Amino acid sequence: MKANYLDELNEQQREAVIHINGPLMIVAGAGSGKTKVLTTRIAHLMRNGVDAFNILSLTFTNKAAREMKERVEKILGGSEARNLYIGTFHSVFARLLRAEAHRLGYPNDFTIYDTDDAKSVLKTIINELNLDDKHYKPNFVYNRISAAKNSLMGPEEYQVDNLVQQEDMRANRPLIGKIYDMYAKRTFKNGAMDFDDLLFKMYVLLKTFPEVLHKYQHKFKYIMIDEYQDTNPAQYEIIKLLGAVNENICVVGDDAQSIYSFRGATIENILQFEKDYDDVKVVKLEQNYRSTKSILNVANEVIAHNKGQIEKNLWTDNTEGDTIKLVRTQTDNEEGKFVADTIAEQKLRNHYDNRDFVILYRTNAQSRSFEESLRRKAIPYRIYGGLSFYQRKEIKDFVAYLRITMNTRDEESLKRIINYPVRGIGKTTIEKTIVFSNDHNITMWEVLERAGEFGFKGGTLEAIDGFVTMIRSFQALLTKHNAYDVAVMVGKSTNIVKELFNDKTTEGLARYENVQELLNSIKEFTETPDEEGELLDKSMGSYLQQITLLTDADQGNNEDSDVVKLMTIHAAKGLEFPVVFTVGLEETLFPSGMSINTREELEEERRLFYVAITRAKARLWLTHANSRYRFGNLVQNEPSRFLEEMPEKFIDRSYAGGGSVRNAFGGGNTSGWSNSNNMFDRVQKKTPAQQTQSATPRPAPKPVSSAATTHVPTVGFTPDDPAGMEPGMQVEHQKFGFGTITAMEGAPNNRIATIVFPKGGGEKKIMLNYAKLRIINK
DNA sequence: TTAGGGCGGGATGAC
DNA sequence: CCCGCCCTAA
Repeated sequence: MKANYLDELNEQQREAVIHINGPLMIVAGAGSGKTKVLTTRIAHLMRNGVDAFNILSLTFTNKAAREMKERVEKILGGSEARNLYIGTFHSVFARLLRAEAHRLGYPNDFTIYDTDDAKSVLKTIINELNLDDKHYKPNFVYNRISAAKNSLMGPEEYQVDNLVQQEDMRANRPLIGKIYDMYAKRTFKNGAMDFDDLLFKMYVLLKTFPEVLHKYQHKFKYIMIDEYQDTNPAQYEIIKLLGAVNENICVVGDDAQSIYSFRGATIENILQFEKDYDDVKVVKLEQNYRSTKSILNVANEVIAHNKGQIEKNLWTDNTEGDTIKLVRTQTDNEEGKFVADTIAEQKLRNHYDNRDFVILYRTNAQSRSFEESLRRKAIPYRIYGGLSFYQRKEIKDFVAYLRITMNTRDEESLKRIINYPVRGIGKTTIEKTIVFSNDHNITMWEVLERAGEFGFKGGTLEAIDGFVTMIRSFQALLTKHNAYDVAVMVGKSTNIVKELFNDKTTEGLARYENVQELLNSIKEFTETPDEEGELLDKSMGSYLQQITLLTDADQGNNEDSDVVKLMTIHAAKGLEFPVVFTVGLEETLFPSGMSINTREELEEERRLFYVAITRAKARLWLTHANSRYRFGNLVQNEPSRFLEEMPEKFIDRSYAGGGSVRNAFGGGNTSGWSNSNNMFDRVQKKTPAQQTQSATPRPAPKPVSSAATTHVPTVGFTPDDPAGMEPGMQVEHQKFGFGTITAMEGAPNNRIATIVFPKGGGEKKIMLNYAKLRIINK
């Protein structure tokens, strides 16, 4: 261990680090060395005799957890750090629940439903209740339920709570409580927890089982929580329970950076911390080591427009630095082009690498214009967020097999793959299965296992039995093989990998590669030693649990690759970059049109802006466009109100024309980004009116329908039994006329013939069970 | 049973 | 523009 680790801290930082026992609140301004304090404090605790096994550290992202562990290891110079319990709230609780879930009636290998899974369950329930899902939008219902769970309100309470019921009445959606109740029962039946359950059920567990609470209270003698301003009531109560005996709770946060109220976070947690415990030690970290004076001054001035903050005075010793550049462009495309051009120019002029730049936006949908412009200039980039890897269809399909293998109660996964790849278990069969499972109060899987008893017959029964046998064969592998071997078997037996491999379209290729990447990630999981201290758990269950909780930002396997990064401001929390572009600073976009109706919402948008500004170390560009495409058509936007809240002194509004579009570099219009041709093209091409008024004549009727009128079936046309049809035969089709069978595919009970009709539109794929064909000769 | 086209309705953020 | 749903043809 480095002996001098305390010397590297300023006075306030040191004060925080050496406070070992009793509640501690660290108010850490942006860039004030918060992570350094947290990691040093952990090291200090350990140096003063605290066992690593007794320290719990909760972070906001898995990536932050990983970094923290590495930094502690560096200070300590040993391997003791691997025994620390560090992770996000969700991942830590998921692990604890994996050991305890049986007490609540869940399988320990419960499935974790992501947001999409949860909404899919909701949609099913809404349809079952014969409600209109346009009115009871799954998204809306999900948010209501999520909010309830985050304030520890179960379905029973929800349905009798006056305030909540009034809200639902006023929103004209009185049945949300009923849906919540069914949702809770359904997910329980499925052996599944959603993200909010990981907190809610953790709380229930600790409340219901004193011996469990006792166990963890004594295990986690020291608790540290990062980003405390973004915790919700459920997290708050859990921490209160866990910390009740020792009260060695250290929270770190910055009320000015609270940006997750939509997830139930309440700023009250940090504002009230001092009142929750006696003798709370409060330390304020006010020296910023990250940004230039210009940047920090602008940030301070902006956030001063909010009311009711913890008083603090963030300052810096850094140089004044460059002014903040404010840039206005005509369109979103030009905004993209401007940013790409500026990145290219800055790389030359100030010797930056790609990795020094980040583009921050309010919504994921804004990434497009930047992607295009960066690609055009051959600047490598990576987008964080948006559809995460594990949300892609092909990945979810594959993972569904793994999930159902681990937990046959998981109905969402079962429905996903029961007929993928096609095996002749169609909609009718699935619906029957659901009805039986509801009637007999058993799982769908149990119905399938006893399909014969429920009257399934013939080909359907065979298909079901085959499916059940296959899943059982995967389950049999679980005891003797690791997650990777099982996954490879799944890929082979189901034919998924082969099927994707044979799809030679661009998307098919990408899907194949994604599945390969999934397999690689499973392999990596099984081969790298577990850092989390506990038992080495390389099981499939452990793997599945962690991937659902992975953020896109956590997939930083090529962390040091030299690329420009694109992400939302939310995703940028905790990060810093030499050069920051904050884009789309327009009314209705930033601040979001959804968040301008109350002071609270607007203040959160402003804090978000504050977070964006304070990511920058040296240079900051703020851009906005006069108009941009939304829903496919051009809309005008006013500049963001936040732009008026900045001190003129540090702002350069003349940069790139100060409101008009002009090239800033080298005078000429050489790069062409201010040229509006691009937009004009787009309008011309994409306006529907242009297409309908096109001078070209109406397209000729489709060949299919013209063929239908030309062929007159032979007198007395009677279709033959398709069972006897084979490649090489001549056949007659009612509409397409005479043709030759050239190939045959599909399952025996659902064969698809490829037939060439010389006069009937060429090659066609015909499903023999439905099309009427007459055999001419063999 | 299922694939593909036409059509209407929809965008905040994310463990 | 993009996704999901419904309808129709095979």
